[in-house]
Amino acid sequence: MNYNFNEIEAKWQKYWAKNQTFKAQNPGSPNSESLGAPYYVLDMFPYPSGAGLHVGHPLGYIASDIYARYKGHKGFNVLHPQGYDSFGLPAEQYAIQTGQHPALTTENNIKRYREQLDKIGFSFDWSREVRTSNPEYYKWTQWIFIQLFESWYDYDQGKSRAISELEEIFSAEGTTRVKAACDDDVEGFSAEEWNAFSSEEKQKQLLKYRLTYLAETEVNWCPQLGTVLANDEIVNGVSERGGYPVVRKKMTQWSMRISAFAERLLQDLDQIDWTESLKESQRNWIGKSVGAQITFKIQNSEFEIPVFSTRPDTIFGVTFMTLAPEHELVRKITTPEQKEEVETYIAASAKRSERERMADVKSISGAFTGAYAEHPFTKEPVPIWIGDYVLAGYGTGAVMAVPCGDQRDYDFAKHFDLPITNIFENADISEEAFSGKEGTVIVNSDFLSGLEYKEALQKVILELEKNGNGYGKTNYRLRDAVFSRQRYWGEPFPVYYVNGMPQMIDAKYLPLRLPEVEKYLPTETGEPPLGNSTDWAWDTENNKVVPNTQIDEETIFRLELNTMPGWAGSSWYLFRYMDPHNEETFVSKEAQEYWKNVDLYIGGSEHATGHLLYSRFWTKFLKDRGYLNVEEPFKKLINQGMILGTSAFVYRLEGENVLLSKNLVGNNKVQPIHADVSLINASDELDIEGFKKWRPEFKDAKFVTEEDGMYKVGREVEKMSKSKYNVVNPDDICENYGADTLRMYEMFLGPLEQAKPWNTAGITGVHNFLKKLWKLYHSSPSPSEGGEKSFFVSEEPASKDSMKSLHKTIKKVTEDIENFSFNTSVSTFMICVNELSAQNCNSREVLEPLAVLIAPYAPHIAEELWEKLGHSESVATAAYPVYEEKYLVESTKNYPVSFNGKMRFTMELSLELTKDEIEKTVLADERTKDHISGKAPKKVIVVPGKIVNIVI
RNA sequence: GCUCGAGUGGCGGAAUUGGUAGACGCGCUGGAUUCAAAAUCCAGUUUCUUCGGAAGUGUGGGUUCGAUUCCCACCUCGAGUACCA
Repeated sequence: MNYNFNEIEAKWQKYWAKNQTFKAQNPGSPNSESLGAPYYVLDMFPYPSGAGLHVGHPLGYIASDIYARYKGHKGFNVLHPQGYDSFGLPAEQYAIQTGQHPALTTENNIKRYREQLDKIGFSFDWSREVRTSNPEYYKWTQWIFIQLFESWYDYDQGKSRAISELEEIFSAEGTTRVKAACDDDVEGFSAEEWNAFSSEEKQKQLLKYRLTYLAETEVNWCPQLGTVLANDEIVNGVSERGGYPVVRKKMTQWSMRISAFAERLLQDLDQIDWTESLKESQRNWIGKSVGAQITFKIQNSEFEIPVFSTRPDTIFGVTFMTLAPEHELVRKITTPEQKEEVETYIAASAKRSERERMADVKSISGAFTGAYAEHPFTKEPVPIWIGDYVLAGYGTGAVMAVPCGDQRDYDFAKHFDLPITNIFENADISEEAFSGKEGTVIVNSDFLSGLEYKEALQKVILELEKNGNGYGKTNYRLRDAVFSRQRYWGEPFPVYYVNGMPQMIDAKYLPLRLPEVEKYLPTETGEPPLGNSTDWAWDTENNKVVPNTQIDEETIFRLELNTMPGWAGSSWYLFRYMDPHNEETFVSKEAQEYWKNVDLYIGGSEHATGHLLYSRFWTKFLKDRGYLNVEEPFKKLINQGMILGTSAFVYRLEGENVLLSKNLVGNNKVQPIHADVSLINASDELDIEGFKKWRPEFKDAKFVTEEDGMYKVGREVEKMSKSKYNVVNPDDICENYGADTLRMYEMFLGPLEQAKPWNTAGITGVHNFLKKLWKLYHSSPSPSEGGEKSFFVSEEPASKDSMKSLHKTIKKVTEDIENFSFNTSVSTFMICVNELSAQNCNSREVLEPLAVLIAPYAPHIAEELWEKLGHSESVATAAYPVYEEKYLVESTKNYPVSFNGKMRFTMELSLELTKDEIEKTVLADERTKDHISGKAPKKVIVVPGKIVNIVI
């Protein structure tokens, strides 16, 4: 019997599906009496794209699957679900091009994904599958949105609270005492004023406090995509998807008040087991800086300019101020003489795109406004400049310039010949600014002179607060997240408008289903695609969607036309898996309190400042409002590295239809052209006929081959992608080598977290290993039987060596799994199987535990062997083998014996000897005497079990 | 610029409370088996070598009997981030 992996794998995949082997039990469900401790392993769910899976996609799923199966063997009640992040741009763009409904495309893509995933033999509990685009799912996304709308953030209590409580506070004491997260432009009011407000005015005020709010904000508008983007969706000034330019534009948008959670999001990073680099990304993104807000009065004017500085201690070094060109006060304070220059500068910098501004950080530009501010302490005039090195979006959009202490201010001062005052003791500022902090003594600074940095910092804030010119302040870079998208294929907002004020649809009428539209493009008037729907009005009497023609602004109102962004559904999906079919609530209290949160989360690091931050935010919010009892969604997080493709290139001689083999390129001017990797053999030789067929434009091309007649391609490691023709499909690997080989090989490629290129050639090593494993359980054919091997496991006890091989392997593999070093455990299995075959081991005592041990990695072959071993239950129910120390202890060990640290010979010594006995034995040895030639050694170092070193 | 990570054979990569560097796999070389091939099995494979050995984990120093591992300086590569006041 040979190792027929195709047959075996199909058989067991069917078995798992039929028997629901990996269905996780919630407490209270039938058969849940004897559940082990809960353990939740989650993968970042995929967006089902049209291209299907390539071998890079399952890498993380395989790792999590190994861990989940391992935990199952260890007796845990494992939750290991999978689903789809099925709202998204590509399906919509496909719809725009073809008119095909995104729901249909998505459905087809999911089907294809599922087929591919099933072939790899994952232990997913598919009964809990979620899809973010299902109304039964997005009903709860809409529900959470409503909860956010009905909440505000109380800085005093450090948590979100119901908006009704804020109304009570307002009506009792106005805004006098409450410390709430709110818009920048709020004005305080007294209880009397509040109570006198019309209900519309009250709504308007409350909107400034809600955790999701409607506001006209400057947003990142992407004209090509026809939508706004969140900051994390922009990479290098262009859209992450498509790479289109992004411009700033003012629009009325829904926003999420994530900034209220900045401090908690930052602090709680210390509680979770994520990689340091990922936490660091989030810290940078949150961008906390501690300093002071200082107000500068403008001379001869009623205006004031607040600035934020992390170095208020350098206030006596201020020699000018700089405002962002977009700053709202610029036009108001500019003197008539400077007007023209300033206007020219504003126009010029507005024309420069964000991208140019970033690319061109070296050149210094600016203009003088002609106005002067008053120094808060010296009352000296401070000239006010504008310059685009100051960003409108950060802090107050204005800085107090301290050229002696800040390089940018320094460069600006030098360029425009502005004065530079030195306020640091013993600092040389003739070439560049001095940025030292700790231990720096401030001089030339009135009441701060002679103080060290820290003392000066405290003192100046105290003084500022005393004379009312400023106060200590912490600034965060984290902006509120824009939550509206001008797209079709997303969750509709459960919102309608009465007199321009947003109203929530009562949660009991959810879901608000996505309407049908004729076209998926924006309307002619520039409204989002939902504006094309004729059925998009809300009847508040009958609580249902009705045609637009019925809008009367009395009982029937227009619905919100925007949809939610991609991260809405993915911010809470981990909780839905706990209780996926609940129609009463997004997750029942019992289910959530049982599973708590994700124990192990595996996915790519590209979500560092998007999904991973937003889901932390929503989790904290839902906890505050009493819907969850955990503060963080993901306890431990591992980022799997990308599997890269190895692209192949042919080289076309420029301007000619001639293709040069790689080693003949030399100094010729050539144009590299991607060749499909399926046309290349293991020694980089191109199948020329195949290539001609694939790219007919080269059917008459001349292929210049090398001396041996081969046309060799060039190789380069790139991201695996269809457009680079370097995609390897896991289906093909499963077909040719089996899923177990694919699983083990993906792990064997290298450390999980590292990016690594795929190389199909190396897969035979792992495949051979599985064949050898198979052979261990099968007797060699005796000549009389005519060759067919048959299953054979002896009931005799195993040899001592075999027991040692097994237990060594159990120990190492278990440690490897716990450390997520899956690559080395594959090596360990290989060594084990090599040793056992050398020992002719065929004893059940060894082969039975070995089958369980390997089951997480190669589940199909393990199931087959387990069945042959006589078990009727799945191997997944078997207990994980435990190693016994007694098989691992050695009685003797080879000690390296070194002289002055240089190894001379090895000596076999009993491990039971004491240090002194070892020393005596070694010194008595003839070889030792040769080396020390009669002299007494100065020192003898014995490390038990390891080394003997003699210093002569 | 800043932050984080990494530099080990022809290649992917093992080994870190400091203790025989190069496990395991690929590739390559030789052999067995075969009419032949595939498959399988065995042996070898860091470099140099006068066959005794010697050198060797990016470079240069340091600590140590002993350093891939710890410390200092530098170089290179990768990832992230960026006029953040």
